[in-house]
Amino acid sequence: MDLDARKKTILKAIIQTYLETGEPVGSRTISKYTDLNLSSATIRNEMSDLEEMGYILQPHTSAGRIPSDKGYRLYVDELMQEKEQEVTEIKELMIEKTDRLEKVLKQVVRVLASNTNYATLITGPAYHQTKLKFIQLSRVTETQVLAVIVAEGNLMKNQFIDLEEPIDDEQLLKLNLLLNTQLNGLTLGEISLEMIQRMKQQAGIHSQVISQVVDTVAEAIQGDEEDTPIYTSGATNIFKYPELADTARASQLISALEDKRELVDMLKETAPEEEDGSGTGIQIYIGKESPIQTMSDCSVVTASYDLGEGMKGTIGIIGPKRMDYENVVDNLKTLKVQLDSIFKKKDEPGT
Amino acid sequence: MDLDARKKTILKAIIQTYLETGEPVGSRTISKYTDLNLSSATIRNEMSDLEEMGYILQPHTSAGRIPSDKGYRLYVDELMQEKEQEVTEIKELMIEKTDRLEKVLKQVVRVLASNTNYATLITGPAYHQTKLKFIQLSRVTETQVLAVIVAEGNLMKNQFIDLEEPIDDEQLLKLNLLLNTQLNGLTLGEISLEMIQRMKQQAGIHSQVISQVVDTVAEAIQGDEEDTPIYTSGATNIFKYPELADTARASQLISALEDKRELVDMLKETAPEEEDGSGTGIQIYIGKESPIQTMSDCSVVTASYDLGEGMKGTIGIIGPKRMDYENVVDNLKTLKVQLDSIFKKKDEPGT
DNA sequence: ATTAGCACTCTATTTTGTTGAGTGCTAACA
DNA sequence: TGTTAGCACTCAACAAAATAGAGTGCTAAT
Repeated sequence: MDLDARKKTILKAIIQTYLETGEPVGSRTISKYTDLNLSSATIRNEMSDLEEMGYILQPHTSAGRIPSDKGYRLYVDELMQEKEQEVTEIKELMIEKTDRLEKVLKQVVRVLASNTNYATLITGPAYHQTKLKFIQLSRVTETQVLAVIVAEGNLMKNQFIDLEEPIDDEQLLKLNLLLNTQLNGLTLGEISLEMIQRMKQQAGIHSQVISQVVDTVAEAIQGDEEDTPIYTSGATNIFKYPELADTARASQLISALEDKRELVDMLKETAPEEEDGSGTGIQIYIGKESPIQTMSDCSVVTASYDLGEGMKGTIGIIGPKRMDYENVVDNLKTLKVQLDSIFKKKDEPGT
Repeated sequence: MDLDARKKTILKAIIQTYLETGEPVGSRTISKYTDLNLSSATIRNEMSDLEEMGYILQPHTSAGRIPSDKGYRLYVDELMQEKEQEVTEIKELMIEKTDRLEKVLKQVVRVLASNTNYATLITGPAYHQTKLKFIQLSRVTETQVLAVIVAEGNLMKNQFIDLEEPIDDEQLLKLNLLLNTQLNGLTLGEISLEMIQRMKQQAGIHSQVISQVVDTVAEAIQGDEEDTPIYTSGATNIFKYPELADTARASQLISALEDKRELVDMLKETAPEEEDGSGTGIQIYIGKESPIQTMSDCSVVTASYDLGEGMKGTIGIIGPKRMDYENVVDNLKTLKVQLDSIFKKKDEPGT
């Protein structure tokens, strides 16, 4: 038995109907829905075949059919035709003239959540892939120094350093110079202990204080791999889909979104160079395919965006398996384009 | 009819039992529970009286009684005796050697949520009450300057400034000096437009660039009243209490916690100088007393903590009306003490 | 190959019955 | 006069039974 054109049409109709209603769909419905002009009986036969092939299944003997994971898979891979990009004026508006990456990301995640009605999350670029742009030490009090570390894309980190003995302005100046000349342009990942060691020696003539400062700065730079920032929004959209809304499941999902830790892994896994047919790093995980166990009743769509210079972040959208894939993919695509353009512009104003 | 000692004892017993079980409590239960040695019949009579007085109510004709809001009120005001402070070693451990306020707050809110099993939130101090400690402008590129603004309590704000024309080092130095001498020690609220105006004039001789910088810094300082940072944790604890866990209610509550905006108002309302009998700014809102409508099925306990110098933040705990008030109040109290001591230490290392 | 018709299945909903915790009231008791 | 035992009554919660209707699979006719 093979999957001929008619079977595909019917499968597509089943899935689309199910996406809308969330209810098992029966033969009669399809017979009206399609332009094939077939009676419900014929449809029944075909559905019976489709079920045998594993694309759909019956929740119980005398209910309609719902798509299986395999069915969804086929749908997103072959059946789903992409809508042409809608005009998305709103997004343009929301994103402009925000200065700091953080704010842009928060904005984006919010827009996505409200556009799609699914739970949404976004990560900033991983710090250790980011190039260091500039370090500034300033004295706050006699024994306290503030280190501001700025990296590509206007990422920024602050760190107070409590000194054991005071440091004078001259030393501070020298240190600033040293740090900047030595580290500028390197990615945070490239800054090794060895390098720090060398710097300490170069500066070491002066005093222990300097060594302490260098240490702290090094720590600030390196100790950051852990906390890739993640922003989430629309967690409560989950309640809009009855199949996810029972307390047990919802509780799990929401707490996963709340504490964010696990999510990092999921988003990291998004194959960064995945350039499939459609030419965009958009990845769809259906049901059990999802890397996180708690989400095996959901589908997860991820996309990576590019800030240039190897800085990449990831966007994830979490919804029921009967997610409106077309809409989501569409949204992600246009967003990607916009993000890319925003940051291209930002990074090279004149170039 | 008056509320004699025995009625109080019974009421207290009813409430305490209800706090534990969450089920309506019947006369028989109480007759065993108390040391009064009364039969269930007598208790019934008393309960009948209590109901008439409005302290308890029956969900339906032949169920046990549950406390009314009025009953809870009496309980927290009079009946509840406070446990002596438990040792809270964990907290000590968790809070030490975190440097930045932000991190401390995140930690605190997490600890509280896991200690109490309720949803928890905390605000940092309102910016405009905070004293400015130090401003530092540094050049990043030819036309981009980074302003770092540090306030009391190591609160910190960064702001990039894109200039229309380059600025030279000398100007930058002057500007730094000017900003610091003029603004140092003022609260962010005190920095008025007028003051900015004056500064612009003083500097205005030099160039428009300076004016632009001053403007941006001013904006950064002032435009911040809105985003008092709020951290939340344990939102999903809500699911632990059946009376809140039905999808509709839970969805409302969680989305309130998620977008945080409304919460600010609630916490602001916490009477800041409220020094009631117990001598601590702890406030309990039961049911409809809560300032936020969506929380009329909950109780909310708020406390304000003090960082000295007029900087205050607020902590809120949200749970079911049958919240374990004693435990919550206890937790908040010890936490207050600890927070206070941390920041006292931080602010005046030698004094 | 398609379709109409029909018997069958199974969930969801409604209806009815049953149980048990809890009450209010009365009458007896100390 | 306050307390208690006893009893009839109420009502939510649960379980069992009845009903409805959506959908299927199969067969026979087209």
